[in-house]
Formats: sequence, C-alpha cells, structure tokens
Amino acid sequence: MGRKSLKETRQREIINVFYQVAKKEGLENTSIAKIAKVMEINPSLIIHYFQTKEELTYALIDYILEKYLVIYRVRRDDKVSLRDSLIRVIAYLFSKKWNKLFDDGLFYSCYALTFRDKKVREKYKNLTNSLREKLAALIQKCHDEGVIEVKHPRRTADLIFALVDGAYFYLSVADSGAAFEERIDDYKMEAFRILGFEDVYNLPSP
Amino acid sequence: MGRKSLKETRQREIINVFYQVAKKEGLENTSIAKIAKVMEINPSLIIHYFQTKEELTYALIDYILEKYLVIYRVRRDDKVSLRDSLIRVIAYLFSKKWNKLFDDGLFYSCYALTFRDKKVREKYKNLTNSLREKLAALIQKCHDEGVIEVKHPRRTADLIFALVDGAYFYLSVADSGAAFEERIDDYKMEAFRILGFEDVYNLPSP
Amino acid sequence: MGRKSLKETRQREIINVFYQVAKKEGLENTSIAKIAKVMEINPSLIIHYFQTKEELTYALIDYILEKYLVIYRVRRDDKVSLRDSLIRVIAYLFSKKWNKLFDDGLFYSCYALTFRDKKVREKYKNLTNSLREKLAALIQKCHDEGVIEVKHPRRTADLIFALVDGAYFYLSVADSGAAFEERIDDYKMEAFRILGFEDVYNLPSP
Amino acid sequence: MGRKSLKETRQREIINVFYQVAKKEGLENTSIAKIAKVMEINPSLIIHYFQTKEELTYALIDYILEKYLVIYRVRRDDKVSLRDSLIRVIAYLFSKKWNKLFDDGLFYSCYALTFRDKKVREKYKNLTNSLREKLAALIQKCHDEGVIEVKHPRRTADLIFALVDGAYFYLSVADSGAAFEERIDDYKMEAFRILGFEDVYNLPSP
DNA sequence: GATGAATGAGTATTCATTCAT
DNA sequence: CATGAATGAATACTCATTCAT
Repeated sequence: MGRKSLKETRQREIINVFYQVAKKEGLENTSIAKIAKVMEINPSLIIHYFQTKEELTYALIDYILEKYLVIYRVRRDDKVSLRDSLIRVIAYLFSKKWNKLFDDGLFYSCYALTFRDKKVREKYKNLTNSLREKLAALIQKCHDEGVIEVKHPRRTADLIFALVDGAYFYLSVADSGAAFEERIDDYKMEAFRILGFEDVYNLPSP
Repeated sequence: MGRKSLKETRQREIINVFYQVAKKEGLENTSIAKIAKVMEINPSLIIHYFQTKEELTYALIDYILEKYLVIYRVRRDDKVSLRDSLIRVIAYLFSKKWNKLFDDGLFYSCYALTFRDKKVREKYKNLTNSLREKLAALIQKCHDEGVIEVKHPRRTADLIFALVDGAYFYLSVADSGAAFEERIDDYKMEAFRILGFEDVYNLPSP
Repeated sequence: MGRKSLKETRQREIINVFYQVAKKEGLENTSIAKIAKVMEINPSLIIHYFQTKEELTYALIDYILEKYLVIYRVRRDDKVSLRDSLIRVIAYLFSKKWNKLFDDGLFYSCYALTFRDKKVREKYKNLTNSLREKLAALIQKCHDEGVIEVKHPRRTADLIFALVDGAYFYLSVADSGAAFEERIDDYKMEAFRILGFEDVYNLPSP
Repeated sequence: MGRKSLKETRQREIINVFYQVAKKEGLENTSIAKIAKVMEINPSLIIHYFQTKEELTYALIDYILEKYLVIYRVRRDDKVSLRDSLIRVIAYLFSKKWNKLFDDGLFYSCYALTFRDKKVREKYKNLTNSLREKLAALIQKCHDEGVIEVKHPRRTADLIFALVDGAYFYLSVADSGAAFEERIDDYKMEAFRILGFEDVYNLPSP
C-alpha cells in the first residue's frame, strides 16, 4: 500500500550534499536551491523530506556530531593493554585523523548557532559531554587498575579536551600543513604529562 | 591636528551598530538594510562608507580583534611585582571579564570565516600570535628574573592559551551562569601548575 | 439500495473540511495540502476524488448553495395559516438563523468568483432565482386567497430579497453582535410594509 | 539633497495596474510579480514602495473606496432645487454609472477580506457609513424645507442603500446588459416610494 | 554627505498536480 | 483505496549594489 519509502536514504543523500556544499561555500551561503541543483533534483523535494531549512540544519548537525563518537567505537581490542588503549585514544585526539573527521569551518559555523539556538546547544552539549565522560571512564578504569594515578578523572578529561579544542582552534588559523603536525605534538605531550605519562616517547600511531 | 573626520566617526558608528545587530540576530542574518534601519539612515550610506559588504565585515573583525589586545595595555604598574603581574594576566585570561570582551556567538561566526577567507585568517592569525607572543615575553622576563623556571616560554604560552580557548569553547555550551565561574577555575589552576606556581591559593582578582 | 459508496461519503468529508478551513483562513488561503493535513490524509487522495482544485471549489459552492434552499423545506404545516406561513418566511429571512446558514466571508469570496467563472455564476443565478421564485409563488398564493393584495409577486419578492441581501451586506461590516439583531428589524418591517402588513407587531419567532 | 521623490506618483501607478490586473484575473491571482511584469519594472520596486503585499492591498482598497465618495462631491449646483438634487442622487445610485464606478468582482473580493481583516473592515465600515450619513443629511434637509416628509432620515437612507446593494448583488448574477438597466428601475421606483415620491415619472438622467 | 530610485539575483516555502506502487 | 515520490511554477520578500540627484 503506497509507494516504497525512500525517506531515509534520500535524507542521507541530501544531508551529504548539504555537507559538501557547505564545506565549500560556507554554511550561510548554502541554500536549499544550491543543494538541489547539485543533486539535480527539485528544491521542493528537499522541503518534502525536511519541511523547513531549520530541520535540515538540525539534521546536518546530527550528522556532524555522530561522526565524533566514532572514536570510542573502535577500541575494545583484547590484545591491547589498558595502558595502550588510553595512549591510543590520546594519540588519536591529537592526530590529523581526528582533526579531519569533520570540516573545521563548518564545525565552527554550526557551533556558532549554539548561541542562538537552544536545540543546537543541546546537541553540542550532549556531544561534548559524552566525549568527556567516556574519556573520564577510561581514565578511571586505568586508575582503578593501577595503570596511572589520577585524583579527578572527569576533571582530567576536561583538561585534556581543553587542550584538544584549544590546540585545534589555534592551529587551524596559525599553521597549515606540515607545521601543524609538528606543533600538535606539544599539546599531546602536555596531555600525557597531565596523565602522569612522563616518559612516553615512541607512541603507537593511531 | 583638527577634529576627526566625519568619515571615521561615521564608520565607527556603523560598525558599532553592526556589532549590536549581529550579536542579537547572528552574523549571517545581519544585512546592510537592517543596520541602516536601526541607525535610521539610508542603506546606500553604509555602502558609501564601506564600498562592499565584505569591507564592512573586515571592519567588524578588526573591531573585535582590537578589543582583545586590551589585556596588555593595562599592565605596566611599577608597584606591582613581576610575579604578581603574571598572576594577574593569567587570572584575567580565565575570568568572566575576559570572556565578556566580545560576544562569543559572533566571535565564532567570524572565526568560521577564517576557513574560507584569507584576509580574515590573517587577521585572526595576527591576533592569536600576538596574544601568545606577549604572554611568552612576560614569561621569559619572569624566567630571566628568577620568578619562575620555564624552558620554552612560547610553548608554555601556547599551552596556556590552548587551555583558555578550550575552556571557553566547552564551557560556553556546557554551563551557563554560576557553574561557569566555578569550573573555569580548574583550568586556571592547571595554567598555574604549568607555570610552576604550585601553591597559588588566594589569587589577586584581576 | 445498499450502502452509500465510499466515494460519496469521502467527498462529503473533504468538502466539509474544506469549508471549515476556508471559513477560518479564507478561501484563497485554503489549499489542498491544508485540507489534507487537517484530515490526516494524503493530498493526492483529494485530487483522486476531485481531479482538480477547480472541481473541488465547484463542489464547495454546491455545498453552500444547497444549504440555502432549506428554508422552503421546513414549511408545509397544515395547522399554520397561509398568512402565518408568509410571515414566518419573512421573519426567517431577516433572522440571525438565516444569516448563520453559511459563513459570510466565505459566501462573498465564492460570490466574487461569479464574475470570472461562468459555472459559478450559473450556480449562484440558479440559487438566487429559485429563492425568489419560491417566495413569489408563496406571495401569489397569498394574493389568490385574499390574504394580501400584491400586483407583481415576483417583483415584490425581488424587492424583499434586495432588502435581505442589502441588509446583511451592510450589517456585516457595520455592526456586530447585539446591534445587529436590533437593526435588522428595520429592514424586516419595511419588507412587511411592502407586502401590505401594516400592523404586524408581535411576530412569531421563526 | 537626495533624489526627487516619485513616491506618490509611482504608488498611484502601481495601484492602478494592480486594479487592472486584479480586475482581469481576480484579486487572489494577482501577485506582485504580475503587476511588476505589466509595468515592466522589477518586483522589488513594488516592495520598495509598499513594504508588504498587505500594505499594497490596503492601498488598493483605499483607492476603491475613495471612488465611491465622488457621488457627493459633484452636487452643490445652486440652480438645482433641493428636490431635484435628491432625485438626482437617487437616480445616480441606481444607474449604470454608479455600478460601473468599480469592478464588482473586485469589490466583493475586497469586501470578503472584511471578515478576516480588521483594518479592511474599518475601511468598509467608514465608507458605507459615510455614504449613508450623507444621504441621511440630504433627506433631513429636504424634510426640513418641506420637500418631503420623512420620520427617520437615517433609517430611510439605510433602506435605500439596502435596496441599492441588494439590487446590484442580485442583478450582477442574474442579468447582464440590457435586462440589467430595465430591472434596476424597479428598485429605484421602490426607493422613490420610500421617500414619498409617488409620482416621479420622467426622472432626470444623472 | 546623504537620499531615494531602481535592479537583478536570490531566499525559503507553497502550490496543484502526476505518477509509481 | 491510499501513500509517497517527484516536479515545475509560483509566492512574497530580502539582499547587495548602482546610480541620479
């Protein structure tokens, strides 16, 4: 009864193109018409699937934020020690790969919406909190098993993420290409110091 | 030297209103027409003073960035010891007052332009670098005079600013009001630790 | 005879909702999509039943006009004298009840179509004429049986309906609520005078 | 200082074209774009002069309603007796010329707005009232000078206008062309009877 | 220095409708 | 019988900008 629903796949497609266009031209310069043009469909079809531009933007933001939670999905490798697990996560956070998860310009544009849109704020809040909580949990575990000694796991996680965010914020503007990788290491080292890894030299690459 | 040209004061006025409107409605929703309406002048007059919207935006960004350099303008008080001077600066960086220098939403919106606009990137780069350099210079001085012991002043300054930027980035979404002030202290403490002030308890308020 | 086809009942339902929505939002603001939304059905289904929007509008107009013929359906009560019958009809025409038969705004919107749409004009023409003819017939009968003395029954019916239409036209804008009922009486009295009822005081309420 | 204002003349022009287009295609089918196309100007210019479609519609309604007050502007001819003055006005009200003052379809479309738009209602209310008041004043004067004998001038004026409005309402739908002129006379005669002119035969044509 | 006229491209959204399932 | 996909044209309105005065 009724035609086969393409809703989910179509919505994915649209969001994908939205992301691509916004990456290139900026969030504020990306209109429904432009997305439609790239997709070679009619603008009203996009409205058909998302009702309003607002809805579309929320969907984009969900799409962004989902990507970031990936980091904790990979772990759980029995052969890897807890210690190495933590080291890997930290190394990942300060790696090009993590930075490339999502286009920075777009990320900050969406982030800026946070200050005027409650729903967006809630979404970002959830992401940032769950990222920190999960790191805190890992730190706690390491502490419990004697791998490291940390008094306030959540606070420590917060500090590390501050370094991550602060580093990317600055380096995005300050350096491009080669210099970036070099300088990010300073921040990573500080993160290890905060955790009490004074002597981590040759880190396993993520 | 005669009085300031009408042009300059007019331009200031316009940028000021631009800032106010953008703060309320968002950068991308602020048009020349809206600014003109608030000022009760003709939109063409704004074009007359800035030629293009782009120029106007650059002017807004300069206006923002100028504000931040204020921090180093206040210092230079002979009665204050070097040590206290440094403590004050750090305390200032992690204070409500610093955070309130400029509207965050607008700040990040402008920052996002960085990724698509070379000129904007250059401006931000200059600001962030000069903020870090000045802090590095202060740290160096403190080191030279034996107040603290720091191996890489610039690297240390970078770390501290990463904490500043990372902290604000997170706290803007995570907490509002009271909680903010409480949690920012964790980051400040870490900054002091990085500088080697293990025992700073009662900090002079900035 | 079996039960009514689903088609007919569905069509009725749709027209009913059309009427409700148009009453609230205006004829020109009522779209197929809005009707469908209220009914929680698919817009295409409405098209399925009516083919085009035009057809749907014609159906709405039929629906309106049918209502008005009700007035003559009630009569035929053997115990009521001819004279009282006529008085009742007149009283009904100038009553709140008659006025409430159909939403005025919508009625005039549809009426306005008359000037551009031949079919609509024909429909309204049929309604107005049959209303007048039936009143004329009643007047004739009254005349024939000596109840009143009227030279040109149809012309008299026309005059009375002019008073009805003219009164509602004016009073709809001029007065709301209480004043309405009061002022409509002036017109009713004039109608009675036209018919030669000089002394009708306590009219039977319709 | 500044460019010469074309505002009033341009606005007139726009309203004029609005009227023409709406007359042909119906009020609800007349868009800003269509008006602009006919005028060979840019749609945004219309917005420049009227801000919103709503404003534009109000202006159209004012334009319509103004026309109707013309009737009383012509009079005041010293050589014409009061009696003839009144006869002329009545004859005018029931003449083709009065009917042609404004396109009927459009008039009723605008009138229909009355039921959903307070401002429009107020406008129509003012028009209908001032038309009636002015006729009432003339009737009063005629009464005072013994030309006619009328108890309730305003009520009488109301009845006459009910006949006018009711007549046009019906005849617009019922008859076109020749028959119209013939049948309108019945209503006119009734108006004269209401005023007590039993014997007006050869009326001066308006 | 300032206004208002005018443009043309662009915005999100709505509309009636067709067609496949 | 009913749904959802898809279209294409239309809507009011906003925008940055140019130009005449």
